[in-house]
Amino acid sequence: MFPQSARCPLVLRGQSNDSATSILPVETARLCQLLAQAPLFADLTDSEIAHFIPGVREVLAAKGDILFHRGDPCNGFHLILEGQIKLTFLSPDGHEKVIEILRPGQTFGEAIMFVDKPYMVMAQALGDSRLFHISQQVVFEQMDREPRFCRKIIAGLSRRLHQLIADVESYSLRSGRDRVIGYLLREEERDGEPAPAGRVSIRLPTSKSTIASRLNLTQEHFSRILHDLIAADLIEVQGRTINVPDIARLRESLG
Amino acid sequence: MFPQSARCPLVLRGQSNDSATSILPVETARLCQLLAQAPLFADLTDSEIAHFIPGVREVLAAKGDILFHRGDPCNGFHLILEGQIKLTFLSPDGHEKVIEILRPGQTFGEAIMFVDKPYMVMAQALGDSRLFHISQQVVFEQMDREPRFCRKIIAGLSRRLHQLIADVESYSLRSGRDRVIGYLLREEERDGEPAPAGRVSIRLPTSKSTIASRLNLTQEHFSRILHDLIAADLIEVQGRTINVPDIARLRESLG
DNA sequence: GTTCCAACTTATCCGGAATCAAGGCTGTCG
DNA sequence: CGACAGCCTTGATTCCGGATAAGTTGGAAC
Repeated sequence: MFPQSARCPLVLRGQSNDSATSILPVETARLCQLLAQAPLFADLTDSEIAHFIPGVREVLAAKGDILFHRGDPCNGFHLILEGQIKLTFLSPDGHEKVIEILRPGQTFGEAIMFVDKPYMVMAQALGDSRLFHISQQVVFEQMDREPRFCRKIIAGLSRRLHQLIADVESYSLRSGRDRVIGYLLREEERDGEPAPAGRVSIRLPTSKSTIASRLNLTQEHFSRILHDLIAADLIEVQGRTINVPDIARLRESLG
Repeated sequence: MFPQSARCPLVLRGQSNDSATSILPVETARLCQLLAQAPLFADLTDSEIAHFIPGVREVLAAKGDILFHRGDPCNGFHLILEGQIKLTFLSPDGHEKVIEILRPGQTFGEAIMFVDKPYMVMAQALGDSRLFHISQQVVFEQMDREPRFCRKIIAGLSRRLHQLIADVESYSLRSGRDRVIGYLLREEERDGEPAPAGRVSIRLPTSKSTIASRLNLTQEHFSRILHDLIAADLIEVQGRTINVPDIARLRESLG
């Protein structure tokens, strides 16, 4: 978990307590650069982004670390710099359901920050991760100061709502097989432009059991579906790498 | 369908075409009053609300009328004044899934308006309904002018996101029975303060088959669950009215 | 190499919910 | 009053996917 060799250029690290700490001026430019990577901050000027810095805290999480539990109070949101985070809830009888697998550049926890309620989900690091926590306070201040930032937030929330509705759609009226195919296609489109046809290779971001849960499947069922797809010559599986001989054919095989 | 006796005090009515039309000054106060009912406009002053009026169009929909289909372009959002609207999607093989049953005071279509994509869902009137359509243009203008309105929008989107996540949770890890019980409890809390215990009566807002779909159940399965609950002495059913002898006991019977 | 452990696969069994198919109620409209 | 239409219920059957329980693989540690 985070070997000493980890490059970690920031003054703030592993501050597991709650007090937001200010950052040395020399770091400002670097921080702005990091923040600007997130879609939420894209298009804002450096001086606008600089306003957030007093509310930014770096968070390091080793694989398996839990950032927050369901029921914890929320006083800001997170931005992922490195690593992966999963958002899950626990059923009354102990089973867990992954609702999102998040990667660098993505943010989470904004919505709940605005409704001022405790977290409904748990956030856990899937691998060693580095993130920023941006305090509610600076967000609210900046919202009052800069309408463009409000627009960004609204756009982000709307997009997420949109995706979530698409999820509900696929959970309710697509088969397990179609959900898997849909996931593979989205995964392929994520990095770079979508290939129109031909052979592509997809690397799963995390364990199959986690992805299975994300797709509302058991790991067993996911495994069976993958093997069905192999039998249909639609994919080849080598560990976490999925090779697709013909992505166009995979696309057509959707319900 | 809208008998002639329907009270309909507005100059604009039944304008099924697309051009937004302005409204006579004398109507302004009444319009503001109607708009102010919606949570989205609550706390805004009359003069602030008045800015929306040029973009407001009244829409009348008879039972069964479709307000928009999936794929239609979106150029504003709707506010329900009277009646009920259901939001659904259609599966590739013709089945429909209700994602929301909306009632007076509620708005829909904002999120998709901000992402600037066509509707993903279909909106259909469950009964004769009256609504306002508020154009994208005046919303954007007002957002630039009034940060408090942005906050309202953000609050509304966040709340909806929150509810949707709760839906995903219940679809994925609650049984059909628990979803029905949860629905009844929410329905009871909706009108007035929740009764702590004792006998309450709940009126279903629409047909059982529609509610079944909203809960991701077939109507047959929904019917069976209701009869299970009757057998367990948790409820009594008379048409669309559900009597609960002891709401506290119903609450406890949740997983 | 060997050991160990987690992740994955495979097989079998089981159950909740969907589907298919009648049949009953209720209201409404000739 | 009768008949039709919607809506709901009920029963029989099927099936998808979950539960459980062994195996198997592969990688990391020693």
